[in-house]
Amino acid sequence: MNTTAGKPEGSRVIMIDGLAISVDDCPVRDVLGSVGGKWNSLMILSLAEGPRRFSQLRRLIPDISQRMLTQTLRDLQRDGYLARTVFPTKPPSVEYALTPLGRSFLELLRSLVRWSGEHHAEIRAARRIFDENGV
Amino acid sequence: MNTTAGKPEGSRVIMIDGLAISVDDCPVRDVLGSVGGKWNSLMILSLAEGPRRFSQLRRLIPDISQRMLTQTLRDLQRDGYLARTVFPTKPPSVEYALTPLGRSFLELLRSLVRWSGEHHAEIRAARRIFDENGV
DNA sequence: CAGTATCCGGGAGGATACTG
DNA sequence: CAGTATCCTCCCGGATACTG
Repeated sequence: MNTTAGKPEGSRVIMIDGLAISVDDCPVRDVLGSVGGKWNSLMILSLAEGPRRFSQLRRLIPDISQRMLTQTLRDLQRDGYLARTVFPTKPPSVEYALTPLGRSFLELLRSLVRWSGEHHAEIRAARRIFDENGV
Repeated sequence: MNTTAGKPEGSRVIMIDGLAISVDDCPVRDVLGSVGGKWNSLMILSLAEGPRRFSQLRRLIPDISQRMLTQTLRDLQRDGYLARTVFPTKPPSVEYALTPLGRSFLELLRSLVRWSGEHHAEIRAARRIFDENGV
């Protein structure tokens, strides 16, 4: 994030909107990593209705590559949003499910989805006007 | 995200969590662009308490480069989150302020900030456990 | 003061092939 | 079925220098 090559690193903090925000170790940045990635949010939404297996998720999200499907699942599992369960059948099947943390985050995500739907037209309009007047 | 510069693109839609999500023209993706960018969210939070001028913002967010400060402001202005007002003094001064849309989005952002604070420890813990057991 | 203009490295993410 | 392993491309964002 920042090289700060040579600094003692005394946990620099800036005040924004009445909030102490750490530049070096920011909770919001951590969460934004999960909301900002291309597939993370969609993945959590895809598990909203219940556990799904790898190939089910692949069909649910046709545009994702195996590589990104695997990586997204691993990242979300790592941060505790979802749990991975292996059933030792043959061939093996693996199930992914939201954890309590993931379900809690899902609420936030639904607010975001709702807000997006309500204001998308407004955003598109602003963009159009800006682009017309701009160049 | 998508140029839309030539394809008929019959608006492919997938159903997730009871929601119709367009792959080609997704409201959530548009908003996630603003929440996901490295500086966008922080910029909106920085304008929460009132209008700020360019150099004020630079001091508020010491780690940002001029380039990214300019670009972040332009992107957010383009999408209608903030308004830019030029005062023809000399040297000129420029003021940035949240629009109603920006203030509406700010509420969402504050939920995100609150949630992040409340669950950061949990996330860090999950991460630690995963990394230990992993390799 | 409030920006452009360039150059550049690193990482996110896509495509493809292979495996237990 | 549920993944690894590679390779490659694009573009985000940092550094630096210049300007009205």
